Amino acid sequence: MASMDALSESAEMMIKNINELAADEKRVRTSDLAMKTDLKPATVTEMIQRLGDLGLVDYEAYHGVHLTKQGQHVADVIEHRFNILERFLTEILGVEGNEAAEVACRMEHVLTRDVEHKLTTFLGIDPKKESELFCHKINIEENKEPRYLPLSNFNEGKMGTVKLIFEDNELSKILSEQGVKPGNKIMLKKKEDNIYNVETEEGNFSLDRETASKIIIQN
Amino acid sequence: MASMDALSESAEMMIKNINELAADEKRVRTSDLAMKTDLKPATVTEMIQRLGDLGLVDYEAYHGVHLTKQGQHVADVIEHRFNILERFLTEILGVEGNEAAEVACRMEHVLTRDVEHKLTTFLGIDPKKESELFCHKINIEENKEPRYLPLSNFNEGKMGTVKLIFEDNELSKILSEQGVKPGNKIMLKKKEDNIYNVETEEGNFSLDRETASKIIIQN
DNA sequence: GCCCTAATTTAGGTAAACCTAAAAAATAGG
DNA sequence: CCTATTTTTTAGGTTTACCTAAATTAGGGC
Repeated sequence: MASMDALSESAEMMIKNINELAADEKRVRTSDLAMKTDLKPATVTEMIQRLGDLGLVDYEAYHGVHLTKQGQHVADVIEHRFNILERFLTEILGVEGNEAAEVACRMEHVLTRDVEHKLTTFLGIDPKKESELFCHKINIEENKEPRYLPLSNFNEGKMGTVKLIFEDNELSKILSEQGVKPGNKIMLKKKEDNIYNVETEEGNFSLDRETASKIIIQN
Repeated sequence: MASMDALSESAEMMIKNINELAADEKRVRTSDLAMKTDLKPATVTEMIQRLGDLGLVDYEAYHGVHLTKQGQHVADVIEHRFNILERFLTEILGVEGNEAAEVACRMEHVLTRDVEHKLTTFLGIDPKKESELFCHKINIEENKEPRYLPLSNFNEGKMGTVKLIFEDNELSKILSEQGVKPGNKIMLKKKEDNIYNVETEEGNFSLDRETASKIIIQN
């Protein structure tokens, strides 16, 4: 029986990997898990035995494992948390793919349900829909609805459309003259030392981080 | 000598706690650390001995520890990461204080420098300034500049000012008639089942998550 | 200055997460 | 169907992070 207390990161990772290797009803083999996790087969055996005791996998010596209902639930939760974290890191913060995946893979184990839900909502996803089984991968591909980001969080080389500028003081008039106005395309050429080099229809110019954070771009 | 590889979560937590207990030049005592960390004194001794071997603390048997330059640097990084994570969780996602602190305390150990910087920028803080020593606590108190959030990420009971509404189709006209227009105050009364109950000058009404995510509020 | 107590450390134990090497079981080929 | 090879497990080791109980040290009171 699985107890109530939280699983360790390693245990959760093992479940995640079992899930990822599980194709059609077949049991996942120790050697494949060892390969995928970069652990020695002996270590894998030991860990899946423990998961078996917790009721999270159905383990039969010499014949591999598969997730139980309980284990599958854990795998689904983790997969979903990974997906939203990865999306947040890449789409909102602009972290590069590989690093985003690595960090998401560490963070997925420390999210609470509440944080998970709030982050999901923040990403503009309906938590209800998203938590349905097998929706994860589909969403990653399909959910390409436009995102609104402050220019200060844009990535170098990316282009987007100015959607709005907070506060219409003198500054926004100047920006407007430079082509930074709602509806216009803008491209962030370089971001260095808090100086943002952008290209608009009117030409190239630079602005500071503070100003960049007030300009909302749709990508 | 401290090696290059990452410290364990426990090691980082111990350094964090030493730092938090360190007042005026005094060494931090084992018993105080045991108290704060909820560990037994023997465990604390063992851990600070290891940290001593790594060159992160200056440990003298029976006379407590204090952070070395290296250890202080680790403490500063962790403190900063905690602060920005906590701010992100509370101010952007709307996670409640206690839970936010707990989750931030777990996440602080898995952030990379890049993610840390990007998150700092996202929060509208100048990474340069923020990373200066001792700025952390000051910023938490001082940096009360207004935040712009989609209504869908607002917390129940909170009030803010509508700053803008994406897409000016028929919907925004209807919203406008209901008092949801830039400049107006709005209060999120209840958030349940993807239905957002809000109160405006014009009265109370409800909207769905999708719509709520298009309304940007300044708190 | 010595003793007593409180704080601290040492000694020794456990569980998890890894390892290697050796043993056992499954499978594949002839 | 039997053996050789591959896969898997068992046995036993290490490190980290915890524990308890026993030994040691520091410091205050007299």
